[in-house]
Amino acid sequence: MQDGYALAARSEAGPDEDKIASSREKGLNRVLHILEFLHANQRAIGIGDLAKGVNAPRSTIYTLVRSLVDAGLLEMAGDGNRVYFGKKLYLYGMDYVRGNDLLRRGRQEVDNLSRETGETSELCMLQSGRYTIVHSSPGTRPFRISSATGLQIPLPWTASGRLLLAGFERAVIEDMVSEDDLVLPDGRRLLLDDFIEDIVTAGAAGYCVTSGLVDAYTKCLAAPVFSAAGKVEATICLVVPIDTSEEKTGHLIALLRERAARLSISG
Amino acid sequence: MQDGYALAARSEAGPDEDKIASSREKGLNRVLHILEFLHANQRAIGIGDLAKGVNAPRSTIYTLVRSLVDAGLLEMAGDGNRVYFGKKLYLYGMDYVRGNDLLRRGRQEVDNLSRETGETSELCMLQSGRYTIVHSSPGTRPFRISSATGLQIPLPWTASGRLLLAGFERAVIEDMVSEDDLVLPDGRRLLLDDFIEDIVTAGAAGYCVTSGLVDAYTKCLAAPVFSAAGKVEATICLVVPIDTSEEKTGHLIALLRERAARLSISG
DNA sequence: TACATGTGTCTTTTGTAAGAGACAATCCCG
DNA sequence: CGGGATTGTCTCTTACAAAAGACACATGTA
Repeated sequence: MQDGYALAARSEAGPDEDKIASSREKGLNRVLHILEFLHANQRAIGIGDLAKGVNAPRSTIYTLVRSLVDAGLLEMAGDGNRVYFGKKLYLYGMDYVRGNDLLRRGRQEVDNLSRETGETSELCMLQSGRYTIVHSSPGTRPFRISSATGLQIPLPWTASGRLLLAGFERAVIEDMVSEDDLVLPDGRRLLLDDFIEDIVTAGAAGYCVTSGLVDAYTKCLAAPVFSAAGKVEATICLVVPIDTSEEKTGHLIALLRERAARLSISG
Repeated sequence: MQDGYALAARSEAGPDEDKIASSREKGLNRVLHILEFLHANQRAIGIGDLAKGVNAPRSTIYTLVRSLVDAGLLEMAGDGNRVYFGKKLYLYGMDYVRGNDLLRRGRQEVDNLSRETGETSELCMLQSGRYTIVHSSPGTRPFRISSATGLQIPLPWTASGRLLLAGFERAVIEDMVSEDDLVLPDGRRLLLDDFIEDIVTAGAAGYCVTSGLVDAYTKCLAAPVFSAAGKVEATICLVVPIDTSEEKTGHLIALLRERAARLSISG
């Protein structure tokens, strides 16, 4: 709660579609909600609060949490009656990284980029229909943009979002993007048609730049990483001050595109 | 299956205690088994094989896998009908790292150690009563010992195992260590009493060295990391050639202990 | 002292999820 | 080709997990 994770609140809606976790929910779904809730809050939560947070009976959450703690997916946090993610989840996550060439190489490339350019660099992917920062490397500027790996942001707010949706049917895009997503943080409202046009041009150009969308001080440069099948599987992007010169921006875009292309060459 | 992950087979027994996943199992338990099974096999598995692997009805596994894939905990692997860990698990894993000072700093320290010494270095913890390599950094030797993060090895096979069990009741230790665990890879058999004596001396000394236990060519040096409460929460260890000189070994142990002590100072 | 709020563990009840099995559609190998 | 194995989807039944709710025990606070 300390430092403004306001965006995280966006990812509140649980799995599936149904917002209200009604009565007599399947145990597994409860668990999925619990995990999502912990992820959204980014800190250990008391079991009572957890029950409230996922809107489930206390007794149920007690039994489920016990199972999860026994299994190591959750751990009791320091003071005793709070839970948070456990070692097992970390291990499974590492398994995922190991089995996923793109992620492994992408993380490295992003780290390199931020070291070389000094700017914040991110690896982004679609995660069940939402834009997700999969890995980010802070850069060297004094006020670093919060490096919230796993943060989910509405697709229309970002340059990467435009690239990730390239090649999708209009209907699919409409489905992924809610009305709320089209409202920018500063209150401005995008038109769906404009957004879809952006997507088409971004896809054709092979890169995308957005200025002052998420906040007024930054520009976002992004380049697509393609899968073997030719689909956009991820993007790498740089977050730079909005007043970065045309020339430098052009240079960075070229760099970004080169690195993205290298990532696209599947191992 | 390609490169000898023979040890991984050790971690076969699922959660709880019961080896045989009998009929009418709780859905959540099935899921826990699925995750464990994937972790043990370290590769994408077909749904049919998965059902066989966790000894569950096909129809059940189909529905569970669908839920898990929808939730992003699992992903369909390349060719279409195999599943493996998904991005969500990676994100949760990163949340764990972020929320866990010891792990975050420990990983760094281990990376430093292996860079400085050129030897394989590992961060180890108890994970639901089993010894687990939480992070490892390969070192620069020609034949690198497999850097299998998440690998679980019987406690008696390792130096770290002796340190991690320091301070536990005899009964607890007996409970954690199965008969099989006392049989070394080369067929030799440890006596439980000898092992417990090792634990006591290791705990008193503040470090532990084992020679030729897991394999005939390596020595394992380990030092304990303490929690604020004074319990051994983790170990860092170095894997060096068994013929490393007394002098160098002593030097490395001193280094290891210093770093471990530094990690013990809670942030 | 009474009164509210939170926690952890029970027992009982009942709605439903896990399981058995049947099905068509592929796949694969002799 | 042809038959045995595998895959993905369906339906129906009942065993059992999720929920309700009562309990005992802490807290804090008027």
